[in-house]
Amino acid sequence: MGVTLKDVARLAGVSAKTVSNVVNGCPGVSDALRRRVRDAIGQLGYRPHLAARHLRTGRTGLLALVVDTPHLDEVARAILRAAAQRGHRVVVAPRGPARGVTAAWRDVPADGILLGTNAPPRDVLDAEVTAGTPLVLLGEGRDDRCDRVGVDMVRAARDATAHLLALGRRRIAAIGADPGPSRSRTAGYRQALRRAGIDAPAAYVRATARPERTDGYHAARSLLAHDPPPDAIFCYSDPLAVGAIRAATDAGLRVPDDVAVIGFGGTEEGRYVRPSLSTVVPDAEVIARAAVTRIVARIACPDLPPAEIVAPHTVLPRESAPAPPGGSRPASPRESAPELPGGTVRACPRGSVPHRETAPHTPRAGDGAAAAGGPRVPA
Amino acid sequence: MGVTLKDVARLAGVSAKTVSNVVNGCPGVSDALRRRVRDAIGQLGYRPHLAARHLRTGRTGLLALVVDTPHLDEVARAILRAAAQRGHRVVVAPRGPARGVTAAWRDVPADGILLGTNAPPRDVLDAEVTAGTPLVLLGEGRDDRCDRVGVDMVRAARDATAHLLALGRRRIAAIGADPGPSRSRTAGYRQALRRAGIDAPAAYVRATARPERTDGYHAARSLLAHDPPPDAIFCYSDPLAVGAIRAATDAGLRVPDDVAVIGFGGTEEGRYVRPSLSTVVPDAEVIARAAVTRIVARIACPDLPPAEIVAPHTVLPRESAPAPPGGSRPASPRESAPELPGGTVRACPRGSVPHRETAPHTPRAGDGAAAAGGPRVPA
DNA sequence: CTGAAAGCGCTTACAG
DNA sequence: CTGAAAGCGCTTACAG
Repeated sequence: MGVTLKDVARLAGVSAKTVSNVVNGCPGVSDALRRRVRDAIGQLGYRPHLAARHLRTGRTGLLALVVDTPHLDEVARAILRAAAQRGHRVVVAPRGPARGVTAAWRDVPADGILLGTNAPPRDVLDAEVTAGTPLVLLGEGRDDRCDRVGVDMVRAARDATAHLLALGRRRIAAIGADPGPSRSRTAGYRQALRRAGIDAPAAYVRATARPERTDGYHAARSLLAHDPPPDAIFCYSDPLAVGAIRAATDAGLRVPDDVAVIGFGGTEEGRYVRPSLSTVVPDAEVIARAAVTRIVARIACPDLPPAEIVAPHTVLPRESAPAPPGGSRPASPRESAPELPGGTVRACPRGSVPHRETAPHTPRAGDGAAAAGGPRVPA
Repeated sequence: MGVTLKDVARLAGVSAKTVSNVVNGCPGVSDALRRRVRDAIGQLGYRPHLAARHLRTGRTGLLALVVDTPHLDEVARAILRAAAQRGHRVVVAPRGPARGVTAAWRDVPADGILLGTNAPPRDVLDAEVTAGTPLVLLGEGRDDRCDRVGVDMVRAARDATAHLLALGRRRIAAIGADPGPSRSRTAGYRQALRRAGIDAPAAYVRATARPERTDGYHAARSLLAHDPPPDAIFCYSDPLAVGAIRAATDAGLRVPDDVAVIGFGGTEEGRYVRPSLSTVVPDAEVIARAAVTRIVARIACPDLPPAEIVAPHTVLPRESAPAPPGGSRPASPRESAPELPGGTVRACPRGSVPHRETAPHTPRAGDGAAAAGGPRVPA
């Protein structure tokens, strides 16, 4: 407590500037001096005072991550890994109370925010945008003025629903959080049904207050008491689906025979429930890499035109909604990614029209294994 | 970006000091002035620059929470709630790489750290202690120089094992993370067996690299191939137990008939797996309240002698290790709390001998329901 | 390649 | 009850 740059400078017999240069790895310091300064730093146990640096430069060197919705849990984990790997420090900002979402993260000192909340309220977003906060959206929310990295939610929901249709289900229900935030998933769900010539009763779409297990449990219980009961349920998050499975089996129904269930998020938990959970898997690694790259670029270059980066997703059939009999044919990353011209994030391009890009899907060893894992071998 | 206290002062026609007083709610400002200042703040959209305040006062106003081990997941959630409720801002610091744990949180600006990691490495702890970082330990780790808030781990493990014994099990195995970090749980497990006159083979105690589902899966699989196979498994975290259940059922065994399983942590997830998971439930609310109170006190008053605050725990029987036939008799909070003189945390007492206290267990409405919930009604 | 000085936006003794 | 001044620990033009 209390060793300052000045102390180091005095001990090393140099000026503060030189110490600063050494600490920040700036060129223009002779090797001899550099060593002397390093020694002094080690000897005194000097650590730079982050707040002072922040006050001076306006930069904290921290990224804030806000994840509000369980379908992004795996994405959040991947972001933490990706950032650590590239030497970016991240703090996780707790989400605030429903409305005052802002409060929670406004006060964490960070250079930019990765916002994994569905439906950031309009006014909150406005405040951040006008304040000039570098912001990358991860959830459903979309805004012309902001970057977004994530899967094509409409298409992902359509694929999930199509998977249930391919199993021969016709009475397909949907359980999700508030209608507002989940708009695009509901749109995808409806698209798939429409294409199949099916008209779902209004009662088949259930909003829940939160996207948690208990909400899924209760929504499913009520849904299964409907006449006629659904023979399949698409849940907008894995926890919702876990609750739905429990509700169905508690009601004496067989999953998937009586009612198939599919979730959204690709969480580990789904592998272990019984029956194991079929789910839509966003490519968390791709999202994480793109999101970190993007927020860093945005911080460095605030005038970058807002971009939307679309990551691939996969439908992962497990026990609760297995691959259709005619041969397993889950949407591959290739198929599920929108057919748009690819591209990479360029630094500070001219122009300011929001553009849309497809994230490059760099396959890694283990990718397939991770996605394909059936219930039998939780690797 | 850029509205400073000075701007507010100028607009309101007062000095910086007065604005500062108003912002910080200090007395000694007339109501008229206070209003004028408030108006100016609103008009300009002024928000104090946290780094400047930090630099000046040495306080960030933030608490850091580090949770490294899933048996504290519910505790972490409760801490976030408790802190928010009392107006303390918390940031969650990501855990660093195994050894350099420090790195991850040293750089998040916080006034104190709630450290929910088992076995904080000695040198890391030494560094924090000598740096004078206010620190409250939540996990197994214990240190004469630090506060700790948590359940009596030895006793909790003993209770879990005793529960399996009460079911008539004799070949009881244990699955946990590294032996070091989990020392006291292993001690409790052994105590219970010894008291029952049982000698478990060394192979019945399995260390795992991490406390996650997949680790539990593999450890259990190998354990169940042992001759003779265990008829019960105590897992040091709920995810380990979820993995163990899946391994057992995948191997064609019935849980609990062939092998009973009990976890540790009382996570929600355990309610939804099938069979639902019996588990040791730390009283997360008590721990959360005590931990927040303690870290705040410690920050305000660094010379407080270190205290250990012991919170109650309960054994929650569910399907994977049901209540013993002779009538459900899980350890009650009263029974499971150590028989030590109660006490409350006093502010800055004299003396410096580490003392031990029992946290007051203030029963709240819904407490019973939350703890007793069987699998049928995930509230 | 290195040094001395100014200033980031607050708070806090110190005067009035 | 309010104001003017100093300083927290850095970095960054600006000189040498």
